[in-house]
Amino acid sequence: MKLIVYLNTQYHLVKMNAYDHKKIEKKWQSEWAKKKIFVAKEKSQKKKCYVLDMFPYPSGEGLHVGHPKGYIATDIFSRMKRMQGFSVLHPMGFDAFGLPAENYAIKTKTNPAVGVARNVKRYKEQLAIFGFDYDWGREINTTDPEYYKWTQWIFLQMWKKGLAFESYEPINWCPSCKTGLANEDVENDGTCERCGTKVEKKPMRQWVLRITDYAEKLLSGLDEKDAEGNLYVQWPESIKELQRNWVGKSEGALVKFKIKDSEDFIEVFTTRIDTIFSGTFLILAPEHPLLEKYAPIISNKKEIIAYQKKTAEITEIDRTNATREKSGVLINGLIVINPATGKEMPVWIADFVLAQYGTGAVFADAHDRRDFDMAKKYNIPLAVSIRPATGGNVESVKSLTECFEGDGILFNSGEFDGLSSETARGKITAWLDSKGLATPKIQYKLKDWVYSRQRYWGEPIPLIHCEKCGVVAVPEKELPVKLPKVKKYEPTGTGESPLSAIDSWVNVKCPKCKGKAKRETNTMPQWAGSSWYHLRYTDPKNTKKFADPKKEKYWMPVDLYVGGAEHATRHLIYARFWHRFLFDCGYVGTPEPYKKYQYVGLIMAEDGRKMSKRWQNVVNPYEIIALYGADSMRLYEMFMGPFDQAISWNTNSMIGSRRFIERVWKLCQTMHEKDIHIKSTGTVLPSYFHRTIKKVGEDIESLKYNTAVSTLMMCLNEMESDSEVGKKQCELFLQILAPFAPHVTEELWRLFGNKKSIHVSDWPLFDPNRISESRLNIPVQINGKVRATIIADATAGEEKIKELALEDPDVAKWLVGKKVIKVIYVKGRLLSLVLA
RNA sequence: GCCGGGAUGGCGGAAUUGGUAGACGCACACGACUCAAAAUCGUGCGGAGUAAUCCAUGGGAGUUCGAUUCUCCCUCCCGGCACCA
Repeated sequence: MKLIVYLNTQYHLVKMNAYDHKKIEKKWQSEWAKKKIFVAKEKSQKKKCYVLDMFPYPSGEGLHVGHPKGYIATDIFSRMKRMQGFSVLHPMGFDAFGLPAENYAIKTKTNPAVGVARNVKRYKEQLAIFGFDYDWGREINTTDPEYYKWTQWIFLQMWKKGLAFESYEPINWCPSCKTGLANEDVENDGTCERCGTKVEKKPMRQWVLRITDYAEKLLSGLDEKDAEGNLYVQWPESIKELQRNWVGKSEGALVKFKIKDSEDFIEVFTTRIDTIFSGTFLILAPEHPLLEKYAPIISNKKEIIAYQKKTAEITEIDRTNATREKSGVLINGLIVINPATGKEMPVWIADFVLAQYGTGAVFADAHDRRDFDMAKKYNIPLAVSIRPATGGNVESVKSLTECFEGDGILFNSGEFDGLSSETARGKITAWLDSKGLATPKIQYKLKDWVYSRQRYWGEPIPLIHCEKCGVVAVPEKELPVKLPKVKKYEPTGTGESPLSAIDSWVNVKCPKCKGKAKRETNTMPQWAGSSWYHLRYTDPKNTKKFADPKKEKYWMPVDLYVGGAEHATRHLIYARFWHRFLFDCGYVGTPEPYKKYQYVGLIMAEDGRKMSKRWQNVVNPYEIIALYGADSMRLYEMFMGPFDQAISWNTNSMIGSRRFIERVWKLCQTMHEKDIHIKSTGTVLPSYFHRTIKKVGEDIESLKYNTAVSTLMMCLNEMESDSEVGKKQCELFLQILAPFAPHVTEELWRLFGNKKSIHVSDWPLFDPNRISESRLNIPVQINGKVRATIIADATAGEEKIKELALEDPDVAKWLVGKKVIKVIYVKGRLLSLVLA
């Protein structure tokens, strides 16, 4: 309310030169487009800078004030780089395959492409209002056949290298979406990420990408350096840590437990082979394949099948819930031999053992909480072989009243008694290895990527199933395999894609033998298109090649990548995987795609919750821009707080950045009208100006936009009371403000008579020798408390400062009757006196 | 439970990485201008005290001449992972 009154009064006072953001912003946006100043060019002699935003999904709902935050940040960064003489690539596009568009199509019975086109158009109109410096000539859309031709092509390269395989294992199945989901698409509570329905397990033929083959490279790539010793991946350490945890490397051993009266072994992966002497039983995942193989000798099959059924009904998340009580079933008839002790061990199944991790089998002992609890519940014999190295209650460990899980000292372990857990692991592995019963093994948490979706709105998987030849690739010259028009977009519910209902599309000739064959009807997940889009921007119009190597080499890697923290694992892992693969094949010149990555802190609503229709707390950016202008909006979002931190929106605070812009406007108008140039000082700039240029440049470089803006505000405060300020200083100020507030600075820049855009002008330089003041303010501490401040010449040394301090009356009064026993001088910063 | 990030005035935040705590902005108060209001400009603005001064960066200890910053313990908040063998 207050704000509307404020702005209305402004318009009552409209003068010839009043600041009219609406007029100015529109004018310069069309002028920049006309002059093509943001078009990216490959210029061999220039330094390059590739700035990338995570491209949006063009949803039907409008933008809220939080969405543009990241875009503003990259816009500021790329504008500064352009002014600093870099050849800048700052593109934008749309990630438009996926469920929302498909669900909308089902509801409206229209082709999803129609809705996508409309949303893209609207999205672009909305982005335009902010004045972003995108090179729209490179716009991409993942649903464009010219784009997904290459998504399919990359998939084929992977398939040819054996990285894509069919799997019939049970997959996550959403009964509502009627489609399979990757583990990563299932929420923590076992529900579908999209619709919230409880996810079930259902066996289904799927295409899976062998991302686990790249586990080691995804891990080591985080610390890999180029020839000059620079890290390929210069991300925040916390994000790297997230990726390391996602890959989840653990080193251990594969141990063989011989099955009694059989030649077979059960293989177990363990990281705690030091506990093997206390292994008294074995636990298999209920889905373990050996159960079927040994069915004839198992006497309690019914019980086992019942347990298997029960297990299938609960999600993996529930199975791995620490608070659930342990349960299991003894397999009657199956006995294995402990390779270390030679003793017989019964075999159980339990749902907390997962088939997908390790070998789907564990050996159990008293040194694991889960095993311990299960043994106590079913009265399974336990043994101990590790005691705490120091402290701890050894007796309660030995008497099995306490479960000791840590590393310690071995006992009851034959020749390994007395060794520490760590040493013992290597020695025991070697000992069993020599008997052919164990091998060192590295295991990863990372799971292979379930890649197919039984959906319409995705890239068709370019494979053909031939009765004679098996799976055959669609020849490259026939790509793209275009999505055919269908009548119904609904999932079939049988697990097959709607594409399977189109006989004319499905039935083809085998490319190899020309016999009868059928197309693969699964489509790719939404992650596919976003796993390589950074490459497409380097050469978006090339229909003949995946990318022009010259252009690709020129722009890659991405110098700055900005997007949501929620993508820190999935998207960034997938994109790194694809890029690594393409690098290994020689299609790209860089091992890692994104050099710098910074995540955006969410903008929350004023009530502290996430902005959502549901809470009715969404702030519409276009209402804000209509009132305050895009420049004020941009400035405010950057000034709010640290860029990577979540922060609540506060419309009241918007007024500050609007006032700031108006004061810049007023100052420049005054200089212009009165034609004030630099006075006596000529071209010499005051030191605060040098400091501002330095600080703003450094802050933009490291995305510390909040302090960059406050530095600009301080500079303006100084300028307003500085009689030496003229047009020249105003121009320099406009230049360093230009990335933040591109429209108003352009208007004033031209007002001063400049013919070319401020955004292609040269970024101002500062003089390092003029950064510091000629006079120093030195605080004087006495016993750690500041008691006085002395003013000294900048050239004054320690002796001079000390002398001045002792003369100072505020200091002197504390010295009465005391002795100075220690003097600490921090150069140019502080003097500390310690009194006895 | 584990890992990571936090906690600073009425509010958002700053602090050169161990050196004047509260920059910059919002809000608020007073003053100028105005018939009046808004806008604008100026002044003030952590708490206590007339003042000297004292207290104060979630709480408690420690290291140091000096701690928002480092160490240890505790409380709370936010993210991520979670029976991973």
